Amino acid sequence: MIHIKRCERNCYNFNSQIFNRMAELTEQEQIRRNSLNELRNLGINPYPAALYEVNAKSDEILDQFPKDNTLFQNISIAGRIMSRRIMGAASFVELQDPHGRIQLYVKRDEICPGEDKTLYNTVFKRLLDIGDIIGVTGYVFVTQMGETSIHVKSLTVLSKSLRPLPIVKEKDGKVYDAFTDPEQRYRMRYVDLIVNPQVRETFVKRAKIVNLMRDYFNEQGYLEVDTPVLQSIPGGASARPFITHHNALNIDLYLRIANELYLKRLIVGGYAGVYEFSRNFRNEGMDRTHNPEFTCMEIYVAYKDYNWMMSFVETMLSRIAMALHGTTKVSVWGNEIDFNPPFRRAPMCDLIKEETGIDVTNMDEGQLREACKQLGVETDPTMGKGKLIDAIFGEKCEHKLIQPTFVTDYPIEMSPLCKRHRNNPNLTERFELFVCGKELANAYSELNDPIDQLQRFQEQLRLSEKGDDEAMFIDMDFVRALEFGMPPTSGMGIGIDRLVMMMTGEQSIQDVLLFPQMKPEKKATVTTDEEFVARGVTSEWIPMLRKAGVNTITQLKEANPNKLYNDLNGLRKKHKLDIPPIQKETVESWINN
RNA sequence: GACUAAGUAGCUCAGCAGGUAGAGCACAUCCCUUUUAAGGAUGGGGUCCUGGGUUCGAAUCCCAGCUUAGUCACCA
Repeated sequence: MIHIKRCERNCYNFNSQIFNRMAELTEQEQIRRNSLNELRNLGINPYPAALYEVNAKSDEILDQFPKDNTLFQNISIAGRIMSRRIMGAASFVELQDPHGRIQLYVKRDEICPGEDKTLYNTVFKRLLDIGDIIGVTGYVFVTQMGETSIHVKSLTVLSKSLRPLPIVKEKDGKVYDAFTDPEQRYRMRYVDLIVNPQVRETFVKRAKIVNLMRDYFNEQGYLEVDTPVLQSIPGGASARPFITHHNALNIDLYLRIANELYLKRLIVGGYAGVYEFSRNFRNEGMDRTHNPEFTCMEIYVAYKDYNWMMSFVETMLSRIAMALHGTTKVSVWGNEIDFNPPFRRAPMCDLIKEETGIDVTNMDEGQLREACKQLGVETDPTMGKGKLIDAIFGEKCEHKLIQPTFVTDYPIEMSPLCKRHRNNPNLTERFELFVCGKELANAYSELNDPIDQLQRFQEQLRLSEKGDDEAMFIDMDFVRALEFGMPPTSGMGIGIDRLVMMMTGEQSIQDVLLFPQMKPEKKATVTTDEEFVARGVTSEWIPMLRKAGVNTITQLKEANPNKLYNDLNGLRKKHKLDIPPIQKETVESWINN
């Protein structure tokens, strides 16, 4: 109930802000609203209900017409006006449809064949703006300047835009006045998508990557599944979860940090392979590579081990690179990365030895602390053996793994869900794939020994009691599932956001998420007109009051009556208001009411 | 969480030995009836992020806060 009430209140506040927007419209917004009204007065619906038949795409016209100029002689196309060059009786418009941009040639006597030239002179030239959405019919031709264009025979208003767009211009591949402010781009992604075509392209690539993976898994008969996002035990990873509350059950639930334990239950259930594109939530820091909600693809395949999984991943990644770029070589953050299999495979301890000269393979916790000290790696008392080794690896090795590298055979303390190594009980059959110094994928030969699993969970509990607040919870139902018997299985998780970053060369996770998490937009607390009226303010003065910087009752109470009286009459003059000047006594009565 | 930088017109940005707020694009009106980021002329548009302080006077200097970005810390 508490949550719902709070929501309703926020919505209410938000709405009262919208009601007040009229008072704060910029000149350009007001002009567009006036145009909107004029359109209606001319009998033109600026937001018509009927569908608009489209039978051509800008990119196809530009591609095919130069080869065969008998095509596209009776087309219908719709999109957004991105620029206009009006030259008296003829004009040129850049129209942006979902596939690109194409120039329109609009001639007065063509769209207004009769005496009445209103559609051209008034509607097109004066009442339409950059950003408006229109549909046109006509035929394709090439202008004197050699540009493939559409000769417009009819024009229909499909949607009037009330806010001016950022104007981005381009000449010979050079972009002028680009819309670049990250805050505005992420908060108003719709604007970003309108004016920055490369942004639209990034998300097309993202979808392509996901589809390629899905096809790859389905080809082999693995099943796509959905598992719970709301979990009473947040398992499958080491991370701090978000907590939420279920009212009917009256229990706290966690948003999932991983879906691993559920997918393995399904392998127990008998599927050959299962996978899920899983939105995970982790209550941790945010930076260029971390968003609180992010997407992981996890896949589990029965009767396989981690060696098989390495080959499986290699093939998948090289296929994605080929499909996107036509080559396995991809430029990522200044490096040329080659996803051509096989990738290098190296045990973690070998890599540490390679970089530091120290062999940590059989060290105990004390020796590891000493090694960390020697190497200048910071430690704290809560760290166990696994975390100490991980600290050394993270500090000394990770950033050097530029070309795709499978780091294998992690210490057992770091991997409580992973099967012991077949040749060394202190290690696990785990690999992580590093590309460009970043972890991209993580995989195991899954632990299917229920007794060992319970002991590992209990070890996590000890770490937790020692102060490690990310140690895993014990999931007894998962142990019970293993007790029924899980086939030998290999599982792999891959960060989709990071994969998309690498495959598109984007530097920030915010550029591969349509709506990255931001702090809520600051909303000015604005008093409603009604509240001002209740205080005695006459409605015609309310906009002026706001212009004078008085937006709340509190501000009004604290205002200097002399200053406000002067300001208001100054504004009256400035805006040539047709109302009598305000009296000082009136202003005082508002303030002291 | 710490440090650094930024926040000025719808957009991109100037302005800062403190003295009436600027440009380009966009917008409006007019001219021209015409092709390439922009033909010409004129004009309107600002809570210089917010709140304090110093000062006769602050967009500019100082302090605090908000938002964003970057680096680090934490974290996969």
